[in-house]
Amino acid sequence: MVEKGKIKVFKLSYEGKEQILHIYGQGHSFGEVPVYEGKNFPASSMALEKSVILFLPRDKFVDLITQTPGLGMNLLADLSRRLREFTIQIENLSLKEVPARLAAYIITLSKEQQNDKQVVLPISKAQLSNLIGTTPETVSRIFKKMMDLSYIEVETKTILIEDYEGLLELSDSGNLS
Amino acid sequence: MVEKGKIKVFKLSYEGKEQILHIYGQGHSFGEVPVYEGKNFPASSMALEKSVILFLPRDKFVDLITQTPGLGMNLLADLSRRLREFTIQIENLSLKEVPARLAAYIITLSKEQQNDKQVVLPISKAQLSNLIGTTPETVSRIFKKMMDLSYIEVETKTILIEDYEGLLELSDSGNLS
DNA sequence: CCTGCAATTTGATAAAGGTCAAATCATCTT
DNA sequence: AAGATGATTTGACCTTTATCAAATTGCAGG
Repeated sequence: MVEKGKIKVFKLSYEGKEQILHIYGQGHSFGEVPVYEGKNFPASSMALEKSVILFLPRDKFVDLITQTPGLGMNLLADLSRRLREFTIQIENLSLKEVPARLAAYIITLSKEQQNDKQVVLPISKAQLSNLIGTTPETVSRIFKKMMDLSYIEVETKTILIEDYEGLLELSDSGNLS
Repeated sequence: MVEKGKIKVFKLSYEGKEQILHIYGQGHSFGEVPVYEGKNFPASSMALEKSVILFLPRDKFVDLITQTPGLGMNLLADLSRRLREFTIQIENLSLKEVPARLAAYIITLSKEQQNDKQVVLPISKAQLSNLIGTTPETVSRIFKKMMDLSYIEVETKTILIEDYEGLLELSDSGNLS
């Protein structure tokens, strides 16, 4: 469980390319899969900044689950949420092009930060490219194109949203002419 | 729960392209996410052949979970398995090229069918292309290349495996020269 | 066994995005 | 504030895979 900081969970390819599965922040727990399944971790993880993590030992945790009637249902709901998120990530990677994925990410940030006028990138652009399954060069080029077409304005870590509706449409139909 | 037949769970893109998330056969259950989470289905599903499906009503199911101590843990393990599978699918889509994904699929079939000499495709090549995130044309071309390089021999639905080790390597490093 | 329809394959072409190298920019240290 | 270091951007080029059209093959029903 993340007490403080930011953790990425990711996979590496044979050539060393990285795909981030999820980034966990304060209050989030992660790494339960091997606890429930009794097998190894399906992915790697690394702190993106100085962080404090709490560790719960497996046996105590399993005892707690089997003895607390309502708990299981809550944990099932939690895992289901992640399953749903992975479903969306598969959809994004397979059915959307990079501009649509980038637009979708900006919209997600906008919802998280509850601000449809501007968002602040919580991670570097290099990490962002690993998250949406592309390269820093491509992210850079598509940000530029989005600026040319007046969807957004990018100033280092801050993105001004100039056309929220446009981004929304882009995240779906994905056509950056 | 699939009593008989074969069900695909999939997502459709804006343009109508399909990505299959999973194919469920006899004895598998699916569609639990909305039961646990209390929300809508994250994907669509369709029978690939004439099938018989059992439906368990949500409230009875939830009662059963909260009243049966050991059950929750088993269901958590089951969901964890799917989370792990999605993890692999994300890895495949993002970090591997089509030849590697196709090789990985053949190896999966080989393990499922417990036969490292030959496998039988359980679905059409068109569905296969939707499963590994590509097109029928590309599947056809890569099968051909794999035959040229003596990895396999393809006869309609049957694939003879001529170089299992080679396929294994290909599924990892992905280099079909 | 033949016919017709759907699935698959093949060929030609194009588009998206990756790679590599170099230039520029941001930020942290002193 | 100046340097140094790492992150980002830009340019040129290349690879992979998609797309579209046409040919071929496989197969179910008559």
